[in-house]
Amino acid sequence: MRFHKTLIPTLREDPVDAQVVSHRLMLRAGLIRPLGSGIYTWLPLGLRVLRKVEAIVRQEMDNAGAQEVLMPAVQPAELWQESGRWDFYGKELLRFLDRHERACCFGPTHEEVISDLVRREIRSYRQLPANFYQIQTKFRDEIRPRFGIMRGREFLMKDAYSFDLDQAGLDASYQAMFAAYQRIFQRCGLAFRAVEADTGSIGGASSHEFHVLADSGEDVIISCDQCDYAANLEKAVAAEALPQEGDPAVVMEKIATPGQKSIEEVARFLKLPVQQLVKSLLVETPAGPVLLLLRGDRSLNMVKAANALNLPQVTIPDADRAAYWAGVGMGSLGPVGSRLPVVADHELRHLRNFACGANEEGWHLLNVNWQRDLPVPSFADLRNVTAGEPCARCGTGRLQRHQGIEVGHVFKLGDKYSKAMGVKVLDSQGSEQTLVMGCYGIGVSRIVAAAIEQNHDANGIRWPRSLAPFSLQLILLNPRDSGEVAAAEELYQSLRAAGVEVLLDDRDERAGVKFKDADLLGCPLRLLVGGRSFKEGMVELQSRAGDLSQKLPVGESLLPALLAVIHSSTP
RNA sequence: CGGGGUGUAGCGCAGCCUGGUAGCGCAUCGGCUUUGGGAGCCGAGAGUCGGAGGUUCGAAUCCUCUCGCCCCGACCA
Repeated sequence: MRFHKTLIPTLREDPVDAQVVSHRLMLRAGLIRPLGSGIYTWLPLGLRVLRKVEAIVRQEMDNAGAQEVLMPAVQPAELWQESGRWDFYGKELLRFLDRHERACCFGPTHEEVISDLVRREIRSYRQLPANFYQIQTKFRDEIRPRFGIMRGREFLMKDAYSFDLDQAGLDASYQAMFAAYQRIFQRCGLAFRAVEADTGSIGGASSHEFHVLADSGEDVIISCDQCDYAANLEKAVAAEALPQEGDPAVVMEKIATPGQKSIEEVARFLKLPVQQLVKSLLVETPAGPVLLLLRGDRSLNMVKAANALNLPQVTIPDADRAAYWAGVGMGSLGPVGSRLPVVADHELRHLRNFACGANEEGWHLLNVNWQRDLPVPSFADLRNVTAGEPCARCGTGRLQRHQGIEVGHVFKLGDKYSKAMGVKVLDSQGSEQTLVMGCYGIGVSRIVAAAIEQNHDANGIRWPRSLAPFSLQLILLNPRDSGEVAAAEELYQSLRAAGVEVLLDDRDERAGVKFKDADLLGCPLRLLVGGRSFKEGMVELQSRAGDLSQKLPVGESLLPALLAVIHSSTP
């Protein structure tokens, strides 16, 4: 491709709105341009990268035995009403009416459509197992789109759906996808980690997320430094707290804590370690308010709270609402004498002589103990684990905390959709069986951003070979020098004929501009034709990574020498 | 959805407080000189000042409403 004939609008300055590296570089390198909040046009260079990711995904899916289809982006409401998701799915679902005033949505996912297809077309167990996938534009009306392509509203996704007769079949389909995903992310040159994930309100047996490790990642993942345990924050379990020894229970005492609101203030005031305080959090649920208890230094995980209460979601009310429910300001909220249902974190089971709010403005209780001073509540996993805690799985390792970008998710759906929508076949006995489903997503466009987050330096992008828009950027230093032009043209043609993807920078720009842009665009190799070295009969080959810089003589041996480097395995 | 910020030429910004009809840098176009890490000089084009309404002789500037974009927020007792 010729630079001067291609729209590659590089920016010298950083776009002010872009917060993360990938967003900045995608704009600066001319890969994308914004159209509205969370929606982008892919320009020629960006599209090439997107297609690279697509191709890798497609190959590995095909190799894993999945069949590619393409489903409609626009879906009728009836299907969603049938699965029950029309009312359940929130505002993320973009809904609209067609000219006949029939309700539609722009598909954020395709369980309903594929289930409808399979129930119509697959009748016999002999047609199973089956796995259908598509690579398609999805739209989710995110609360807050941000970070450019990373969390856009419109994005390119690969979604796959497996259908099996029984659980064992699903397990096998799931494993096949899991393995395919590992190959896909490896081929994309990404450092990633598969983690156990919360299955949330959808239920189901197991689920793994694939995260690209990056500081800018929006998700927190927890892993053990000894064993292979890894989970996202919503799922990560803490090791059980040991029973507290000693301190024979002393009498509960009520103490004035005027003006002390936060846990830290109260702890300081009472001269107690924060760990000896119990914080009481009021959450709102469809079934009414619930009081959640955590150790003073812990933080609540909302997903865990929702799971513990067996609800799709819980919300934290604002101060006024909370005070209304509790009958007391938030700083003095506590479980003793509370009429609200109480759920405490596992960790509090063995806590003795703790302090908590007295349910009376400006008062706290000291030396509180379960059973003696208040009923033993139900216990559940409510809190976020923290780095450095012992691993619950192996017991010897310590938990580590990383930031991750979720690029893939595999999920055993079970019969949630197949049951609701009647996806059944006849088994070998001739009786009807409801199929069990799995679903498997990959954020194709997000991978492009994630790859940049992991592969860049101060000067720009450093594409992994497999994703680079071009393997080589050929810089023609002076397009007015006929000798240089002839040499560059010949190289351009012969490299292309040899199957190398080349971007020929034939712009009439100064050398500095071309060098800067080459760094920014980040193709793995740069070949310079012109200037001093050309006068000596040489061209210069450099790697973007900086580990290669050599002069090669122009002539018969040049092309083979170039091809050798291009095809070598060094990244 | 709440809170904050911001909207002036393609991009980055100044001007607004204190009303008098728009400017700077980069980019673009033309010319000359330059030519190995984002060149210099000269000249040119380009802006409904996000939109609507109001105040005023006069509004980018003051007031009201509205829209877009960006950031923070369900973290906490």
